[in-house]
Amino acid sequence: MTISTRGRYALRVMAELAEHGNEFIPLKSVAERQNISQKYLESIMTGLSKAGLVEGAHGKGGGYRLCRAPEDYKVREILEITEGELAPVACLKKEAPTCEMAERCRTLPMWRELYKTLNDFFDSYTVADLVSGSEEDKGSWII
Amino acid sequence: MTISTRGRYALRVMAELAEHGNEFIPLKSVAERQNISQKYLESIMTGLSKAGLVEGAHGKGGGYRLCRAPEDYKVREILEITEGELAPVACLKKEAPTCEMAERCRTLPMWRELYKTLNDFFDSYTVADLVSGSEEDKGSWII
DNA sequence: CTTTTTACCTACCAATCTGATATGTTGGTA
DNA sequence: TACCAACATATCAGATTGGTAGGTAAAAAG
Repeated sequence: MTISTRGRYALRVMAELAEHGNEFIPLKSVAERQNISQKYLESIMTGLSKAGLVEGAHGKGGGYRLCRAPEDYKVREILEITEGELAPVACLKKEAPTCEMAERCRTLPMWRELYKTLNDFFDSYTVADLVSGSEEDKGSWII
Repeated sequence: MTISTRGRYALRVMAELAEHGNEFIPLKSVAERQNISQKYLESIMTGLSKAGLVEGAHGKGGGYRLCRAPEDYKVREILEITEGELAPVACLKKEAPTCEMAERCRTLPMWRELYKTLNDFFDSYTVADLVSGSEEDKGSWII
């Protein structure tokens, strides 16, 4: 029942790109700041680039930047690209063979409800929320 | 982001035990009805037995039965025994080393919120709900 | 045109988890 | 004594996780 590092790192990079506006940010600097393997990050960002969430630029002054405004990226979209479907049980995945016990399964209704809860949760967060959320936290002890 | 078969099977067995009241039910019959490997079920039920959720009886007429009323088993309790902690990210687990980036982590607040959402969700379901839920479903198409 | 910088591509790998199977032993019932 | 069923322990194939290694392609700077 865990989100792997792929999805977690992807969100952290997206948040960092959001903070830098329109600039291209090289992964080298992100990897150093966040203490993540650069090569591993590359494999994650390639997926986001192919999906059209970020734009990559080669050469000096290159790197990655967002294609949309931070508030237009739902966390769910990013996680689905990096982690695959967020179905909490195997039998709810699209590629799963239809279970012949589905109609008399005592737990399936609960799993469906959980799936909905998860999707709603991740739809309610955007990349902009990630950035501003932690900014608020920074100052929250000052009253 | 999935619950494994261990937790799912455990819930289905608990629901079946609940339906049979005070009787001891042998795993052989459960395994046949639910089309699950009996030996695999044994390893799952041993954990629940050690944790005091079910009572096992040897010999003919033996099997497993619940120790409490079905409405006194929260789904969360059963899942935590079979699956371990339900923390959605590794860094929220108790045994995890405290992350030195925690204070400036842009995503941690969201994960904490998700953890709470999951715990609330699984606290809101009991074994009694699993049983009665599917009973309702059975009749729901008759109006 | 060469060097540097960066994304992008392909292959591999060790460790761990998943979902079992196999082979018993212990304890209780008929 | 025969049988049944929980309980115990070892093993295992396949997938997933979290990377590493070693390159190619494109763009900018000199």
